[in-house]
Formats: sequence, C-alpha cells, structure tokens
Amino acid sequence: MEAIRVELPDGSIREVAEGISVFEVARSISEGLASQSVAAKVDGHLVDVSSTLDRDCRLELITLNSEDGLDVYRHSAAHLMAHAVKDLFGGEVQVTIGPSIENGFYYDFYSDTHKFTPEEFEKIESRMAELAKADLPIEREEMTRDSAIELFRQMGESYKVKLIEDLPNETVSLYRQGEFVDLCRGPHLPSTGKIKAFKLTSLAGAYWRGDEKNAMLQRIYATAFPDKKQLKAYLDKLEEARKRDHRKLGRELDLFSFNDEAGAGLVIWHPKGALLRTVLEDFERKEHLRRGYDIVMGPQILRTDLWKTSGHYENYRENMYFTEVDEQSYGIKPMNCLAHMLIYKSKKRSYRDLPLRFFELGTVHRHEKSGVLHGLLRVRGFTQDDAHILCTPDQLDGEIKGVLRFVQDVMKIFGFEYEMEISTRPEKSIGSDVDWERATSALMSALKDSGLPFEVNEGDGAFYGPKIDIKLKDALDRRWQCATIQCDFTLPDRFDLSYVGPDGEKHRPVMVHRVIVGAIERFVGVLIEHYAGNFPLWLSPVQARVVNVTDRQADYAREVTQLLREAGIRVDSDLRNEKLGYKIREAQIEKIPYMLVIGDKEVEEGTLSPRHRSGDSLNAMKPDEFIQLVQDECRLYH
RNA sequence: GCUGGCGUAGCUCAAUAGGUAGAGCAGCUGACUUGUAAUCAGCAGGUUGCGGGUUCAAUUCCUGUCGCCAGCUCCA
Repeated sequence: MEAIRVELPDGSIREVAEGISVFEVARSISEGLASQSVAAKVDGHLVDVSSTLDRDCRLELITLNSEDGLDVYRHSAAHLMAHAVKDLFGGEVQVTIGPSIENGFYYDFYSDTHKFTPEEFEKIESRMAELAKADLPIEREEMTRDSAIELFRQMGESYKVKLIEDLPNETVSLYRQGEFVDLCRGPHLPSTGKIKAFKLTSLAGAYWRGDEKNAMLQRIYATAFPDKKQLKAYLDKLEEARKRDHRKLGRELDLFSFNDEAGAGLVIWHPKGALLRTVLEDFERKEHLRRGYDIVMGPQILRTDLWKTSGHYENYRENMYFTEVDEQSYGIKPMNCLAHMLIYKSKKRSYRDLPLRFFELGTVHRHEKSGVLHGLLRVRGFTQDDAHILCTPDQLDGEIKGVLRFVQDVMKIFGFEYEMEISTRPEKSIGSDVDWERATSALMSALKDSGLPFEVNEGDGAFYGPKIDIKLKDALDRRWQCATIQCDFTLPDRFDLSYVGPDGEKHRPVMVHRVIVGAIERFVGVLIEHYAGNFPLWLSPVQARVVNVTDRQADYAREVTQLLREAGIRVDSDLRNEKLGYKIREAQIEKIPYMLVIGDKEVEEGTLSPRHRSGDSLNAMKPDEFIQLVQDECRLYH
C-alpha cells in the first residue's frame, strides 16, 4: 500500500496510507476533532467523513462551527424528517427534495390523500427524536442510474424517479439510514445521533421544481441547530422579530391602515404615518436638490398610446390599470419615466444641458397578484423617489458612481446593512447587443470602483436594460429591494430623444432610471421594523408630548406646546385629567421620544422637565433649551 | 394567480356537538386634582366580512365573493 500526502489548512503535510478514511485522518490529529467533524473538503469538494483518500490532496475538516458544517447538519436533519414522515405515513406520502436553507431546512412531500397539519408536527418531531436517539449510521451508496431508477420505482417514489431521469450522471449516490433511503449528492453526518436540536416551524404549498404549472407539493419548514441552546436563541429571535412586525406596529402607533372596501394593497395613511412620510419626503427633496437634481411632476394618467410607444403596454399591460373616458383610453402610470421623457423632449437639448436629472416623488399603481401583497412591503399603489438621468455616454460612468454614493450616504443615515447585485440581460428584452454591453460594463465598473462586494444575477435585468439592485436586511433577516439603478438605452430610442453635440450633430442621450429608497411605503415598513417603532428624533412623527400633572398647569402647558410648535418641533399635548403615570405610560407605548412634564414647579420656574422614552429623566430646563436640544439631536443624523 | 389556514366589538381574544354572542383594554359619563409605564364606578358598543343555499332555526354546515395570514410563483 502506498503512502499519500495530505495537506491540511494550516499548511502542514501528513503522510498517510492510501485508502485511509477522512475520519481516521481526523483521529490521527485528535479524537476531539474526529468526533466533531461532520464532513470534509477534499481539494475543495465536500465529502463524507467516511469517504476514503486515494491520492495526494488538500483536506479540510468541516465542523458545525462553519456554514458548510451547518449545511450538512441541516441537510441530514431534512433526511431525518423525511425518514420520520415515511415511517409515520408510509405509502400515502412520496418524498421529493429537502435542502438546507438559512437557519434550517425544508422537505417537500407529495400526497394526494394526506394533508399535513401543524398538529402532526409534534408526532413527526418525536419520531425524529427516536430515530436520532437510535443513532442510525448514515451510509452512502453508489449505483447506476438504471438500478437507482428501478429501486425508487419499486418503492413507489415517482418524484425521485423523475429526478434521477433528469440527472446526466451515469452513477448516482444514495444515502441510507435504517429503512430509509434517499437520492442525494451528500455529504451527510456519519449518523443520525449527531442531530441534537430541531423544530418543525411551518407548513406551506410549493410547486414541484418551483414551476406554477407543476403539481403543488406540501412543504414542511423546520429549523435545526447544533444544540438546544442555539435553537432556543433562534426561536427567541423570531419571537422578537414578530413583535417588530410593521403591520402590528403600524396599527399600534396609528400610522396607517388598509381597508377591504377601499381595496387590497392600497395604503391609507393616518395623521402620524402621513407626517412620518412627509418628513421622509422633505428629506428626499433636500438631498436631491443638493445633488443637482431638478424636481418635476407628471400626471397620474397618460394616454394608452404613449404606453405603447414606451413598450410598457406590450410588456406589462396585465399589471396596469386602465381607464376610458370620452372613448379615449388612458393608462394609470405604473412608473414615472414617461413624463420625464416628455420634459426632455419639450425643447431642443444641447450637450451643454447634460446631464439632466429629473426627480419626482412619483405615485404609481401596479396590479400585483393578490397573493403577493404584504403590509407596506408589497402594495399596489406606492410612491417612488424616482429619478431619470439623461446624459452623454461619456457621462454615464460618473453619473452611476454618483448614484451609488448617494445610496451609500442614505443607507448610512438610517444605519442599514445592505447587499448589492447586478442583473444582466434577460430573455424578454429589447435593445441592441452593443447597448446592453455598454450599459452592463458601466454598472460593473461603478460597482468595482465602490470597493464593496456584489453578486451577479445573470438574466435578471429589466426588459429595457441591466440594473444594480440594493437590498436591505429587515428585522426578520428578509431582504427587501429598495434602491435600484437601471441603465436604459431603449427608451431614448423609442421617444427619439436627442441632443446637439459639440460637433453640431444630433446624438442619442443615455438614460439612467434610479430610486434611492425605492417605494416610500416599503421603506417606511422596513424602517418600522428596523427601529422597532422607536424612530430617531428627526424622523419621529411626534417628537415630544407635553403632559401636565394637574389641571392647574393646563394654561402654561398650552403655552409651552404652542411655543415649541412655532419653533418647528413636532409636539402634541395630553392635558387630560389623568394621573401622570397613566399619561406617561400612554406616551411610552406610542414610543414618543420626549415627554415634557409640567407641574407646579415648572410653572413657577417657567421650565419643563423632559423624560426620554428610554426612561431617563432630564433636569428641568427652559423651553428654549429644549428647542436647542432637539435641534442638536436631529443634526446628529444628517 | 396557486396551495393551505383564517375572518366574532376599535384592539386582543372567549362561546355555540346548529337554538340568534361574552371578557379585558380602548371609548363615553361621573367622581378623584393626581410628579414619571395602568385611580375608581357606571354606561354604551356586534345583521359574527359580504352574498346565496341547506334547515323549524346558521355566527356554526355547504357554496360564491371580498379580505387577511404562511409559503410558492412574480415584482418594469
């Protein structure tokens, strides 16, 4: 038997016998490492710890401390769940696929006779626990496609048969634990006993292979962690996130509502929500003006012919609202670019005019499918902080970089984490190859210049151009697309936009379509969850509330309220005949940053005593001092 | 749009194996004049989302519709 050389991540080399298992190599390093290893990477490929080494290689042992390790763990937990389900429901249920996902895993089952219910979760969980306790070895087998197809056909697992039939491989791998066998690439844990903490969380429908034309499967979601403590921490975090749900806080803070009779996905902004939104919009206008944008406004409806010119009618008419008056058809705008194009066309443009940056807080309506609506995060009527930049090809790079900086500045103000993605040409698209390449490379170079990491989504672009998407992370760690930067070489063509160059010739301007926060509705929803309703002072719809101790101070309290209001502070007052503690409690629940207490002492001294929602009380101060304090605190943000 | 679940007072939730609904909070009235997260008492509040069907009787069962929730698909 020959010796082979195994290189470990620390650079050290081990000489071992050919045919040795990964587990044995780990054990030769330490018993602890051997028992902690759940898988390994051999020359970068994930394998089981039971796999053997037959040539010189690089070996990295994978433990539960790594993402790869957790992935293997959760994938094995998915098999454990499928095993338990097959044990309990046998021939009624067919297995399909069950991958690991962030924080857990799911498994899709098919059955035309059995409908899973959450009441069965406990039963499945305890069967899983029994199977884990039995510590069944998880063994890998390889066989030819044909024999695997035959095996699963005999077991009545037609979905597995379909999967194998679509695999290009000559041989496929199976994993067996006790009676249960599943088609799987692996790797897996060495035995079921390694699985210590899991919980079934929810039940949902999912299409076979994610295609809505296919059969609907029953998906069971679950979470799994290396130990019970981590599982509990995760479940606690989910609970905390539920408390921050913007739909719940939106009602509790009286920011907005929806109404069945008004229609689904249409936000009704209450006074405090509308004020919050107004503050955001004022912020937007200011930030755009100082970056050289022009504020413009277009109409809510435009003639349908114009949507045909733009290509939107062709591509998106199922999602547009239309209206007809005097035998004239109008489309309710699903986006704001058309009016901006018309502004550009309203006179002859010179290269000296460019770049033009038209900004509009534009309200649009899109008929989103009913099932996708979700609080403020996915609605049918919304307002974008939309702008269209028209520039020369030479200016494109600089403009895109400017927008990226803008996005970064704004995200910093709100303290958001985000991810960036670039999306390239989709199948359903218009425009020439040359244009697409030029636009894509402009976006790519701006991203590279920013020095921030980004992902590439091939074929995910808009029909009229490639784009950069920026996704925020909310309290539930869900990603929400907010900012987007989209190049567009086609709309200027369709509208025959031009400018006169230094050469006296007509040229086509380049167009960039971009939003910074995206839909204000969605952004407010994300903000509510981000801050758990505790908006920073500059954003808070109500910044302070004046509360009196008894009726005796009512007149002075009114005077102070008026004074602060005139100074531009968003203040209200609670002069009801209630105990101070009661009024404080209410203001606290409303998450108002400052409560201004006024009793006999304050009246006498001409002061007010602020209490912050954190519970801290400040010393009594003159109203002027409080105004200064608010102004200083607001300036901290931007 | 699809699959599954759900819809009772402003909110959170009870109740009915089919016999026309109840509590807390909020609201209103009164008393209390109160110093940093709930003063007490009383009153009022519902065609049980909406339409149709079965039934002596429907909030409960069936059906349609609207809406909500979870997920899938989608998101110019």
